[in-house]
Amino acid sequence: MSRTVADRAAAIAAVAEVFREHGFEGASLSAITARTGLGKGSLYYFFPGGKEEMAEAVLAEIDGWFTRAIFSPLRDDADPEAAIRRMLRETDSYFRSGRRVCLIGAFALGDTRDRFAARIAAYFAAWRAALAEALMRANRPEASERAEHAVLAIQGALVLARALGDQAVFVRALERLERELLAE
Amino acid sequence: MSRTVADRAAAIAAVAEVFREHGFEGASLSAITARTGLGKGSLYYFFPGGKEEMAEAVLAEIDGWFTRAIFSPLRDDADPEAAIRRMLRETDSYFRSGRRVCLIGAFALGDTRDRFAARIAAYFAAWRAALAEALMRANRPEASERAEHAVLAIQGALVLARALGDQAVFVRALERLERELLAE
DNA sequence: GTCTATACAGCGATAGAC
DNA sequence: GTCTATCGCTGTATAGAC
Repeated sequence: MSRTVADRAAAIAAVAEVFREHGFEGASLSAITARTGLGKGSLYYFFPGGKEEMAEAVLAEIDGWFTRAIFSPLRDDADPEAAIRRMLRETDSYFRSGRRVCLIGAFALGDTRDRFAARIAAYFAAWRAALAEALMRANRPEASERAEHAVLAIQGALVLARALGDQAVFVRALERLERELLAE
Repeated sequence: MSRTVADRAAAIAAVAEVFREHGFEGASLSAITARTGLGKGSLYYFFPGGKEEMAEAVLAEIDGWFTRAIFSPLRDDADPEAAIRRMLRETDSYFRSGRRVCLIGAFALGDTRDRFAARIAAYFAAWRAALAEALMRANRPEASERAEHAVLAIQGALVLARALGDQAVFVRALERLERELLAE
Protein backbone atom coordinates (compact mmCIF):
# COMPACT_ATOMS: atom_id res chain seq x y z
CA MET A 1 0.00 0.00 0.00
CA SER A 2 1.96 2.93 -1.26
CA ARG A 3 -0.98 5.30 -1.19
CA THR A 4 -0.61 8.39 0.95
CA VAL A 5 -4.22 9.43 1.06
CA ALA A 6 -7.14 7.04 1.26
CA ASP A 7 -10.23 9.14 0.82
CA ARG A 8 -11.58 12.55 -0.01
CA ALA A 9 -11.46 13.79 3.58
CA ALA A 10 -7.78 12.98 3.91
CA ALA A 11 -7.13 14.53 0.51
CA ILE A 12 -8.75 17.77 1.64
CA ALA A 13 -6.46 17.97 4.66
CA ALA A 14 -3.40 17.47 2.50
CA VAL A 15 -4.56 19.98 -0.10
CA ALA A 16 -5.22 22.50 2.67
CA GLU A 17 -1.58 22.43 3.69
CA VAL A 18 -0.45 23.06 0.13
CA PHE A 19 -2.77 26.05 -0.18
CA ARG A 20 -1.64 27.31 3.19
CA GLU A 21 2.01 27.17 2.22
CA HIS A 22 1.79 28.41 -1.35
CA GLY A 23 -1.49 30.28 -1.67
CA PHE A 24 -4.09 29.54 -4.31
CA GLU A 25 -2.13 30.57 -7.40
CA GLY A 26 1.11 29.15 -6.05
CA ALA A 27 -0.37 25.75 -5.25
CA SER A 28 0.43 23.89 -8.45
CA LEU A 29 -1.26 20.64 -9.31
CA SER A 30 2.08 18.92 -9.20
CA ALA A 31 2.68 20.18 -5.65
CA ILE A 32 -0.76 18.85 -4.76
CA THR A 33 -0.15 15.46 -6.33
CA ALA A 34 3.15 15.23 -4.47
CA ARG A 35 1.60 16.07 -1.10
CA THR A 36 -1.51 13.94 -1.46
CA GLY A 37 0.21 11.04 -3.16
CA LEU A 38 -2.65 11.04 -5.67
CA GLY A 39 -2.18 11.28 -9.42
CA LYS A 40 -3.95 13.97 -11.38
CA GLY A 41 -6.56 11.46 -12.47
CA SER A 42 -7.56 10.66 -8.89
CA LEU A 43 -7.51 14.32 -7.95
CA TYR A 44 -9.98 15.15 -10.71
CA TYR A 45 -12.05 12.17 -9.71
CA PHE A 46 -12.45 13.61 -6.20
CA PHE A 47 -12.68 17.21 -7.35
CA PRO A 48 -14.14 17.38 -10.86
CA GLY A 49 -14.12 21.17 -10.63
CA GLY A 50 -10.33 21.26 -10.34
CA LYS A 51 -8.44 23.66 -8.11
CA GLU A 52 -11.44 25.84 -7.50
CA GLU A 53 -13.43 22.94 -6.10
CA MET A 54 -10.45 21.85 -4.00
CA ALA A 55 -10.27 25.32 -2.48
CA GLU A 56 -14.01 25.34 -1.82
CA ALA A 57 -13.71 22.03 -0.03
CA VAL A 58 -10.77 23.25 2.02
CA LEU A 59 -12.56 26.43 3.06
CA ALA A 60 -15.66 24.45 4.03
CA GLU A 61 -13.57 22.05 6.08
CA ILE A 62 -11.80 24.87 7.94
CA ASP A 63 -15.09 26.65 8.56
CA GLY A 64 -16.55 23.43 9.94
CA TRP A 65 -13.65 22.89 12.28
CA PHE A 66 -13.84 26.41 13.70
CA THR A 67 -17.58 26.18 14.09
CA ARG A 68 -17.32 22.98 16.09
CA ALA A 69 -14.26 23.83 18.16
CA ILE A 70 -14.72 27.55 18.73
CA PHE A 71 -17.84 29.31 17.43
CA SER A 72 -20.45 26.94 18.84
CA PRO A 73 -18.96 26.89 22.34
CA LEU A 74 -18.80 30.69 22.29
CA ARG A 75 -22.49 30.82 21.46
CA ASP A 76 -23.76 27.93 23.57
CA ASP A 77 -21.45 27.00 26.41
CA ALA A 78 -23.12 27.58 29.76
CA ASP A 79 -19.90 29.25 30.93
CA PRO A 80 -19.07 31.99 28.41
CA GLU A 81 -15.79 32.93 30.11
CA ALA A 82 -14.61 29.36 29.82
CA ALA A 83 -15.58 29.36 26.15
CA ILE A 84 -13.50 32.48 25.57
CA ARG A 85 -10.50 30.93 27.26
CA ARG A 86 -11.05 27.83 25.20
CA MET A 87 -11.13 29.94 22.05
CA LEU A 88 -7.73 31.41 22.90
CA ARG A 89 -6.29 27.99 23.69
CA GLU A 90 -7.63 26.41 20.51
CA THR A 91 -6.49 29.38 18.46
CA ASP A 92 -2.97 29.07 19.81
CA SER A 93 -2.93 25.39 19.08
CA TYR A 94 -4.54 25.62 15.62
CA PHE A 95 -2.08 28.25 14.45
CA ARG A 96 0.83 26.45 16.12
CA SER A 97 1.58 29.49 18.26
CA GLY A 98 2.03 31.61 15.16
CA ARG A 99 4.03 29.23 12.98
CA ARG A 100 1.00 28.39 10.89
CA VAL A 101 -0.72 30.96 8.71
CA CYS A 102 -4.46 31.59 8.45
CA LEU A 103 -5.39 30.33 5.00
CA ILE A 104 -8.62 32.31 4.97
CA GLY A 105 -6.87 35.51 6.00
CA ALA A 106 -4.25 34.97 3.30
CA PHE A 107 -6.98 34.34 0.72
CA ALA A 108 -8.66 37.58 1.81
CA LEU A 109 -5.61 39.63 0.84
CA GLY A 110 -5.12 38.28 -2.66
CA ASP A 111 -6.93 37.84 -5.92
CA THR A 112 -8.69 34.93 -4.31
CA ARG A 113 -10.83 37.24 -2.25
CA ASP A 114 -13.31 37.87 -5.03
CA ARG A 115 -13.48 34.23 -6.01
CA PHE A 116 -14.37 33.04 -2.51
CA ALA A 117 -15.76 36.27 -1.08
CA ALA A 118 -18.85 34.73 0.47
CA ARG A 119 -16.99 31.99 2.33
CA ILE A 120 -14.27 34.34 3.53
CA ALA A 121 -16.71 36.95 4.80
CA ALA A 122 -18.89 34.32 6.46
CA TYR A 123 -15.97 32.85 8.39
CA PHE A 124 -14.88 36.13 9.92
CA ALA A 125 -18.42 37.37 10.50
CA ALA A 126 -19.23 34.14 12.35
CA TRP A 127 -16.17 34.45 14.55
CA ARG A 128 -16.88 38.07 15.41
CA ALA A 129 -20.57 37.42 16.11
CA ALA A 130 -19.95 34.32 18.25
CA LEU A 131 -17.33 36.11 20.34
CA ALA A 132 -19.59 39.16 20.79
CA GLU A 133 -22.35 36.81 21.93
CA ALA A 134 -20.08 35.21 24.54
CA LEU A 135 -18.94 38.60 25.79
CA MET A 136 -22.52 39.77 26.16
CA ARG A 137 -23.46 36.62 28.01
CA ALA A 138 -20.47 37.27 30.28
CA ASN A 139 -21.79 40.79 30.92
CA ARG A 140 -18.76 42.52 29.48
CA PRO A 141 -19.29 46.05 28.15
CA GLU A 142 -18.70 46.96 24.51
CA ALA A 143 -19.00 43.35 23.43
CA SER A 144 -19.12 44.03 19.69
CA GLU A 145 -16.14 46.36 19.74
CA ARG A 146 -14.06 43.95 21.82
CA ALA A 147 -14.99 41.02 19.59
CA GLU A 148 -14.08 42.78 16.37
CA HIS A 149 -10.82 43.93 17.84
CA ALA A 150 -9.92 40.44 19.03
CA VAL A 151 -10.57 38.82 15.65
CA LEU A 152 -8.53 41.47 13.92
CA ALA A 153 -5.69 41.25 16.42
CA ILE A 154 -5.36 37.51 15.86
CA GLN A 155 -5.01 38.03 12.12
CA GLY A 156 -2.55 40.86 12.60
CA ALA A 157 -0.51 38.82 15.04
CA LEU A 158 -0.22 36.04 12.46
CA VAL A 159 0.99 38.51 9.84
CA LEU A 160 3.50 40.18 12.15
CA ALA A 161 4.80 36.96 13.69
CA ARG A 162 5.47 35.55 10.25
CA ALA A 163 6.93 38.78 8.92
CA LEU A 164 9.37 39.01 11.81
CA GLY A 165 9.93 35.26 11.99
CA ASP A 166 9.13 35.49 15.70
CA GLN A 167 6.28 33.44 17.07
CA ALA A 168 6.60 35.17 20.45
CA VAL A 169 4.71 38.06 18.85
CA PHE A 170 1.71 35.78 18.42
CA VAL A 171 1.88 34.36 21.92
CA ARG A 172 2.10 37.86 23.43
CA ALA A 173 -0.90 38.98 21.40
CA LEU A 174 -3.03 36.12 22.71
CA GLU A 175 -2.01 36.88 26.29
CA ARG A 176 -2.96 40.49 25.83
CA LEU A 177 -6.29 39.46 24.33
CA GLU A 178 -7.13 37.31 27.32
CA ARG A 179 -6.62 40.29 29.59
CA GLU A 180 -8.54 42.71 27.38
CA LEU A 181 -11.45 40.44 26.58
CA LEU A 182 -12.16 39.37 30.14
CA ALA A 183 -11.54 42.74 31.80
CA GLU A 184 -14.65 44.07 33.51
CA MET B 1 3.36 60.32 -26.87
CA SER B 2 1.43 57.14 -26.26
CA ARG B 3 3.74 55.98 -23.50
CA THR B 4 2.14 55.39 -20.14
CA VAL B 5 5.26 55.37 -18.02
CA ALA B 6 8.24 57.62 -18.62
CA ASP B 7 10.96 56.38 -16.31
CA ARG B 8 11.97 53.75 -13.85
CA ALA B 9 10.39 55.53 -10.88
CA ALA B 10 7.00 55.71 -12.56
CA ALA B 11 7.35 52.08 -13.65
CA ILE B 12 7.94 51.03 -10.04
CA ALA B 13 4.75 52.71 -8.90
CA ALA B 14 2.74 50.96 -11.60
CA VAL B 15 4.34 47.59 -10.89
CA ALA B 16 3.59 48.05 -7.20
CA GLU B 17 -0.12 48.24 -7.89
CA VAL B 18 -0.02 45.05 -9.91
CA PHE B 19 1.78 43.21 -7.09
CA ARG B 20 -0.64 44.66 -4.58
CA GLU B 21 -3.66 43.43 -6.52
CA HIS B 22 -2.40 40.04 -7.64
CA GLY B 23 0.45 39.10 -5.33
CA PHE B 24 3.90 38.09 -6.53
CA GLU B 25 2.99 34.83 -8.26
CA GLY B 26 -0.24 36.22 -9.63
CA ALA B 27 1.38 39.31 -11.14
CA SER B 28 2.04 38.05 -14.63
CA LEU B 29 4.42 39.83 -16.94
CA SER B 30 1.56 40.51 -19.30
CA ALA B 31 -0.43 42.17 -16.50
CA ILE B 32 2.64 44.27 -15.75
CA THR B 33 3.15 45.27 -19.37
CA ALA B 34 -0.52 46.22 -19.58
CA ARG B 35 -0.40 48.40 -16.46
CA THR B 36 2.92 50.08 -17.16
CA GLY B 37 2.37 50.47 -20.87
CA LEU B 38 5.89 49.11 -21.34
CA GLY B 39 6.75 46.10 -23.50
CA LYS B 40 8.66 43.18 -22.04
CA GLY B 41 11.83 44.49 -23.64
CA SER B 42 11.62 47.80 -21.82
CA LEU B 43 10.68 46.09 -18.60
CA TYR B 44 13.80 43.94 -18.73
CA TYR B 45 15.82 46.99 -19.65
CA PHE B 46 14.72 48.67 -16.39
CA PHE B 47 14.80 45.48 -14.34
CA PRO B 48 17.35 43.04 -15.77
CA GLY B 49 16.66 40.70 -12.88
CA GLY B 50 13.06 40.22 -13.96
CA LYS B 51 10.14 39.94 -11.57
CA GLU B 52 12.37 39.42 -8.55
CA GLU B 53 14.17 42.70 -9.18
CA MET B 54 10.85 44.46 -9.76
CA ALA B 55 9.61 43.25 -6.40
CA GLU B 56 12.84 44.32 -4.70
CA ALA B 57 12.46 47.79 -6.17
CA VAL B 58 8.83 48.00 -5.10
CA LEU B 59 9.63 46.93 -1.55
CA ALA B 60 12.47 49.46 -1.35
CA GLU B 61 10.21 52.21 -2.63
CA ILE B 62 7.49 51.42 -0.08
CA ASP B 63 10.04 51.20 2.71
CA GLY B 64 11.43 54.57 1.67
CA TRP B 65 8.02 56.19 1.66
CA PHE B 66 7.15 54.93 5.13
CA THR B 67 10.53 55.97 6.47
CA ARG B 68 10.11 59.52 5.22
CA ALA B 69 6.42 59.98 6.01
CA ILE B 70 6.06 58.01 9.23
CA PHE B 71 9.10 56.37 10.82
CA SER B 72 11.42 59.40 10.80
CA PRO B 73 8.85 61.76 12.33
CA LEU B 74 8.12 59.17 15.02
CA ARG B 75 11.79 59.08 15.90
CA ASP B 76 12.72 62.73 15.47
CA ASP B 77 9.74 65.04 15.66
CA ALA B 78 10.03 67.39 18.61
CA ASP B 79 6.38 66.63 19.42
CA PRO B 80 6.04 62.84 19.66
CA GLU B 81 2.29 62.94 20.21
CA ALA B 82 1.85 64.91 17.03
CA ALA B 83 4.01 62.37 15.20
CA ILE B 84 1.78 59.54 16.43
CA ARG B 85 -1.32 61.35 15.24
CA ARG B 86 0.39 61.97 11.96
CA MET B 87 1.21 58.27 11.67
CA LEU B 88 -2.46 57.38 12.08
CA ARG B 89 -3.52 59.99 9.55
CA GLU B 90 -0.93 58.93 6.98
CA THR B 91 -1.75 55.28 7.56
CA ASP B 92 -5.42 55.90 6.92
CA SER B 93 -4.63 57.80 3.77
CA TYR B 94 -1.98 55.37 2.47
CA PHE B 95 -4.27 52.38 2.85
CA ARG B 96 -7.26 54.33 1.51
CA SER B 97 -9.16 53.77 4.74
CA GLY B 98 -8.84 50.03 4.32
CA ARG B 99 -9.58 49.69 0.63
CA ARG B 100 -5.91 49.20 -0.19
CA VAL B 101 -3.98 46.17 1.00
CA CYS B 102 -0.52 46.15 2.60
CA LEU B 103 1.71 44.61 -0.04
CA ILE B 104 4.41 43.79 2.51
CA GLY B 105 1.93 42.14 4.84
CA ALA B 106 0.53 40.10 1.96
CA PHE B 107 4.04 39.07 0.94
CA ALA B 108 4.69 37.99 4.52
CA LEU B 109 1.90 35.43 4.40
CA GLY B 110 2.86 33.69 1.19
CA ASP B 111 5.74 31.88 -0.43
CA THR B 112 7.29 35.26 -1.02
CA ARG B 113 8.17 35.59 2.65
CA ASP B 114 11.32 33.53 2.33
CA ARG B 115 12.41 35.26 -0.85
CA PHE B 116 12.19 38.75 0.64
CA ALA B 117 12.46 37.88 4.32
CA ALA B 118 15.04 40.54 5.16
CA ARG B 119 13.10 43.42 3.62
CA ILE B 120 9.81 42.29 5.11
CA ALA B 121 11.20 41.89 8.59
CA ALA B 122 13.07 45.20 8.39
CA TYR B 123 9.93 47.12 7.45
CA PHE B 124 7.88 45.88 10.37
CA ALA B 125 10.74 46.06 12.84
CA ALA B 126 11.39 49.68 11.84
CA TRP B 127 7.75 50.61 12.31
CA ARG B 128 7.53 48.95 15.69
CA ALA B 129 10.81 50.48 16.90
CA ALA B 130 9.99 53.99 15.69
CA LEU B 131 6.57 53.93 17.33
CA ALA B 132 8.01 52.60 20.59
CA GLU B 133 10.54 55.42 20.50
CA ALA B 134 7.82 58.03 20.08
CA LEU B 135 5.78 56.52 22.92
CA MET B 136 8.79 56.59 25.21
CA ARG B 137 9.52 60.17 24.33
CA ALA B 138 5.88 60.94 25.10
CA ASN B 139 6.31 59.27 28.49
CA ARG B 140 3.72 56.59 27.88
CA PRO B 141 4.13 53.36 29.87
CA GLU B 142 4.68 49.99 28.19
CA ALA B 143 5.89 51.66 25.03
CA SER B 144 7.20 48.47 23.37
CA GLU B 145 4.04 46.50 24.06
CA ARG B 146 1.78 49.27 22.80
CA ALA B 147 3.88 49.75 19.69
CA GLU B 148 3.86 46.08 18.76
CA HIS B 149 0.15 45.87 19.34
CA ALA B 150 -0.53 48.90 17.17
CA VAL B 151 1.49 47.61 14.22
CA LEU B 152 -0.22 44.25 14.43
CA ALA B 153 -3.67 45.77 14.77
CA ILE B 154 -3.19 47.80 11.59
CA GLN B 155 -2.31 44.66 9.66
CA GLY B 156 -5.19 42.74 11.15
CA ALA B 157 -7.60 45.56 10.39
CA LEU B 158 -6.55 45.46 6.75
CA VAL B 159 -7.17 41.72 6.59
CA LEU B 160 -10.54 41.91 8.30
CA ALA B 161 -11.75 44.96 6.41
CA ARG B 162 -10.96 43.28 3.12
CA ALA B 163 -12.36 39.92 4.20
CA LEU B 164 -15.67 41.50 5.22
CA GLY B 165 -15.63 44.03 2.41
CA ASP B 166 -16.21 46.71 5.01
CA GLN B 167 -13.74 49.54 5.32
CA ALA B 168 -15.47 50.82 8.45
CA VAL B 169 -13.61 48.04 10.27
CA PHE B 170 -10.33 49.71 9.39
CA VAL B 171 -11.48 53.18 10.36
CA ARG B 172 -12.75 51.93 13.73
CA ALA B 173 -9.45 50.18 14.39
CA LEU B 174 -7.48 53.38 13.81
CA GLU B 175 -9.77 55.32 16.11
CA ARG B 176 -9.31 52.74 18.81
CA LEU B 177 -5.55 52.85 18.33
CA GLU B 178 -5.46 56.59 18.79
CA ARG B 179 -7.19 56.22 22.16
CA GLU B 180 -5.05 53.30 23.27
CA LEU B 181 -1.71 54.68 22.15
CA LEU B 182 -2.11 58.11 23.70
CA ALA B 183 -3.78 56.99 26.94
CA GLU B 184 -1.70 57.89 29.96
C1' DG C 1 -10.47 4.59 -8.39
C1' DT C 2 -5.99 5.20 -10.09
C1' DC C 3 -2.62 5.76 -13.40
C1' DT C 4 0.09 7.67 -17.68
C1' DA C 5 0.06 10.27 -21.71
C1' DT C 6 -1.05 14.26 -23.75
C1' DA C 7 -3.34 18.79 -25.21
C1' DC C 8 -2.69 23.41 -25.29
C1' DA C 9 -2.49 27.87 -23.09
C1' DG C 10 0.28 30.94 -20.49
C1' DC C 11 4.38 31.66 -17.93
C1' DG C 12 9.11 34.19 -17.32
C1' DA C 13 12.81 35.31 -19.94
C1' DT C 14 15.85 36.32 -24.10
C1' DA C 15 17.29 37.86 -28.88
C1' DG C 16 17.77 41.04 -32.02
C1' DA C 17 15.75 44.55 -35.21
C1' DC C 18 14.85 49.29 -35.00
C1' DG D 1 15.01 52.54 -25.00
C1' DT D 2 11.44 50.11 -27.09
C1' DC D 3 9.36 46.73 -29.73
C1' DT D 4 8.04 41.92 -31.61
C1' DA D 5 9.12 37.22 -32.12
C1' DT D 6 10.31 33.32 -30.04
C1' DC D 7 12.35 29.93 -26.64
C1' DG D 8 11.65 26.34 -23.23
C1' DC D 9 9.04 25.24 -19.46
C1' DT D 10 5.24 24.59 -16.40
C1' DG D 11 0.52 25.39 -15.67
C1' DT D 12 -4.39 23.27 -15.57
C1' DA D 13 -7.13 20.09 -17.42
C1' DT D 14 -8.65 15.92 -20.12
C1' DA D 15 -8.62 11.11 -22.31
C1' DG D 16 -8.49 6.67 -21.96
C1' DA D 17 -6.13 2.26 -20.45
C1' DC D 18 -6.25 -0.61 -16.53
